[in-house]
Amino acid sequence: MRDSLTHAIEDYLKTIYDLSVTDGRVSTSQIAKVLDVKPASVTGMIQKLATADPPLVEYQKHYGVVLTPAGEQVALEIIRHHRLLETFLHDTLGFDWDAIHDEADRLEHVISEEFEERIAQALGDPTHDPHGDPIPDRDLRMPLQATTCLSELRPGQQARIERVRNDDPDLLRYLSEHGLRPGVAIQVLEYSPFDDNLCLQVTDQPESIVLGPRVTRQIFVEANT
Amino acid sequence: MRDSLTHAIEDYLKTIYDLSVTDGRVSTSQIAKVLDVKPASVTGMIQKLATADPPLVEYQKHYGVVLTPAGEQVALEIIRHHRLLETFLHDTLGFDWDAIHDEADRLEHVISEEFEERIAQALGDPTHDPHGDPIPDRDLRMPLQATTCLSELRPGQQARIERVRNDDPDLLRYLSEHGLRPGVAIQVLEYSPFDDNLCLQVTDQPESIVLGPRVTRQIFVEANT
DNA sequence: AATGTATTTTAGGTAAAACTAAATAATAAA
DNA sequence: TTTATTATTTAGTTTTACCTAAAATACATT
Repeated sequence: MRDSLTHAIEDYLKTIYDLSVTDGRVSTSQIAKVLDVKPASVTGMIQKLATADPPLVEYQKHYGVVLTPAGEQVALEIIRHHRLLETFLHDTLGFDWDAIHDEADRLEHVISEEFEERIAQALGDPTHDPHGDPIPDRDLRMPLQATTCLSELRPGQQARIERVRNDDPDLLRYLSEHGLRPGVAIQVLEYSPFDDNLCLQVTDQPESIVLGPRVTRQIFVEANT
Repeated sequence: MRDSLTHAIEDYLKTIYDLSVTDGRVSTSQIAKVLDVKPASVTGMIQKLATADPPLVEYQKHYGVVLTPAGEQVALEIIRHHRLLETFLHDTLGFDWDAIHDEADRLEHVISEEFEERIAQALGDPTHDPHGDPIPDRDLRMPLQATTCLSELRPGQQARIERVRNDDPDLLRYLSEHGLRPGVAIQVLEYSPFDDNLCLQVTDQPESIVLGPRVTRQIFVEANT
């Protein structure tokens, strides 16, 4: 049964999982936007997922979908594949952190459970990938994740970057060129209330950098109170 | 263009390459047997490959196909992927040698050039995979390969196993349980002319093992004259 | 020339996943 | 409440990428 799932189905489930973390019930058009297909196509796929055996989503017309336990299992399995692969590509094979997403997106659908298990062990069962995204454990439980958003910080506050929730290679390259990566300590220098820009500095580094809210809302931190 | 090739096309090209190494021009039914499809399906695919731009095979009705240089490039690229992956799975991740073929068969179609390059370097540019199959180098040139077949040896002769040209997990497990793997020194004890069985022994090991011609014809060796 | 074998053609089928266009339902505004 | 806007669904079509059965044809050999 697990093998009868197509790549497209796995991608839909993964997307629904991601969206439902923040938004609860997920709408057709949200999914359509992320997967870059027409809403009508999403409705078609959703109906397929809802009538699968076992059902992978719970679907109410006009009110979007929620994953069933079975659907969530599949989504978490794929997410575990994806994030373990990203970690492996980065830590073991030396890929840059902006190059791992696309590669993992292709590999995640074809690796066996044995492959998954062996890289997990080789990496020492990591709990987070190079972007700071949490990796579900063997039993598909999600580790706790940073909940404070960089956009909430104000001048004077210090924090450690925990997670960059974005896969755009250009943004990732830009951030790491300025030393902004998970694990790095930062402090906020200025805040512009009109555009929500933050000016910040990597602790003990001379340069400062200004980031807009579209970026700072994607970065999660552990604040030093 | 390279990306527009489907997995099926890549599998056909790989198969044609393998068959043409021993048989020159390759017939429709040979391909059908290996890929487990009907001959009619092969004709269809061959015509597609022959009319591709650039053409990937040179096709003459009723006389089978030969790869064009472009087709051979693709085949060698996939074979390089496959054999590098097998080596990586075995040497780096610790897969048993009978478990690597199926995994590599799925991965070979989706890894990037960067992935290929990085595992090649991590492995030190290997020239042969765990079965002793030659790995095309970066410029897709095939290394020399052992040419003496184990089935040609006779009692008294000694040799080193170079290659096991077979992917059946059961056979591979059977062979390695008896110590028969590439690199191992053996000597032939007996030969039965009626059934072409060979009785042989791993040098300095007590046990002996009898192998039939269907097996010994798949094993290539370097004879100690 | 006849026969058996291999190959090709034809015509058609399937499966997955996408699309368009029109209809409908839900939501927000007047 | 009526209307307008937006979102969603339905229904039917299209595309892609294969595969197959059956009939027709070509080849090789006697």
